[in-house]
Amino acid sequence: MPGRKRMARRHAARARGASPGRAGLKKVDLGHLPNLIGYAIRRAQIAVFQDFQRSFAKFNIRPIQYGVLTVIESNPGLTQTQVCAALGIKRANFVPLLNELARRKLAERRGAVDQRANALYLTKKGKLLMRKLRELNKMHERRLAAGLSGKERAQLIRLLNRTRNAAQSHP
Amino acid sequence: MPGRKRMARRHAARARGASPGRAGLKKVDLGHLPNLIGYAIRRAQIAVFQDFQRSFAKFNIRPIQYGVLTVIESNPGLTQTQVCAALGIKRANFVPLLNELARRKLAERRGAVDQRANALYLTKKGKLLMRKLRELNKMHERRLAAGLSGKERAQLIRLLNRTRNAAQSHP
DNA sequence: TATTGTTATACTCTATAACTATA
DNA sequence: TATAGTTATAGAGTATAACAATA
Repeated sequence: MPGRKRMARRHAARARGASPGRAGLKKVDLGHLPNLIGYAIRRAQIAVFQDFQRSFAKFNIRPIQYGVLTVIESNPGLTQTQVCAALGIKRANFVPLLNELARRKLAERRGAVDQRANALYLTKKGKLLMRKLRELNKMHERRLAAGLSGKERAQLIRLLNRTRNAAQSHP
Repeated sequence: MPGRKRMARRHAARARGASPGRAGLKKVDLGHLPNLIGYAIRRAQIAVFQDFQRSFAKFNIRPIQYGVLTVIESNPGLTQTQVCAALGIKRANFVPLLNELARRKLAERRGAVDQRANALYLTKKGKLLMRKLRELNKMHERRLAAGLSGKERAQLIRLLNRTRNAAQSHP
């Protein structure tokens, strides 16, 4: 329900001590949020995603597409369900995703022995693109880790995986 | 274009060596993905988000709502633009978000000295709810950090913030 | 019966442009 | 002219239910 006019305001025009005046100058207290793992992950994720977008915009590739292309390249002949399981994608959502990769002639569905399934492969064009994408990704990753030592980078990934496992072990 | 029937399949029913048989049994190679910061963050984020959902389902509160309520509680009288800036939300997207919190009588818009702006406050009901939510969040956070020492937890947040800053310093 | 891929659908998050009322 | 809030809209991510073909 996005209806809601803006008129119930001047009835109390200026409440108590709150006088933002020009918004954005006052330092905002984030409370305990900066001390929360989930908050730090979310903010980092947004920033990382945006850097990825900028980095891969030239080829119009999003993170999830890069993941799918990588998995198919590493495992030629995988079924859609297997790719979905590996990357945590719902099968239903994978269909339009793969459709676009197929439309762009980067990946293709071939027949499998199980006639219900599709065996997935990169096309030659897809493999060539992946070479460039890997380079882009290398630079992207270098930017992300710019402030980290090699050890710290490895530990960040380790701690993230442990957090993920902990969260998943509570169903 | 999500149109695309399923008939271009049996023409090549069983290609080469790919015989998934029953999908899901074969170990899938994720390539270099497990060594990428962005991938680790994304997978962790999804798991953390789901644990949060389960934890807060009873009160029908999502992470972003918890963040907004926390910021308003810590800074009574803040304007919408200020909350948005603090949490990285677009002003346009904040409107329906706040509408729902207001509809549920958890937060409210009051008048500000600047008559263009709204001063935001938690209602009594909102403050009472926050007490329960903080407890839920404490348990949620405890689950996430179950496999981490206090030091590791602090460093995870530190490394995430550094990664975020690194990503943001490349506009 | 169960599984694979698919369609349809819905809700949330994110992003941009344009409008209004104030400043 | 600029700012705060708002509307409208669009795209992407995630989720569930149900169906046809195949096992």
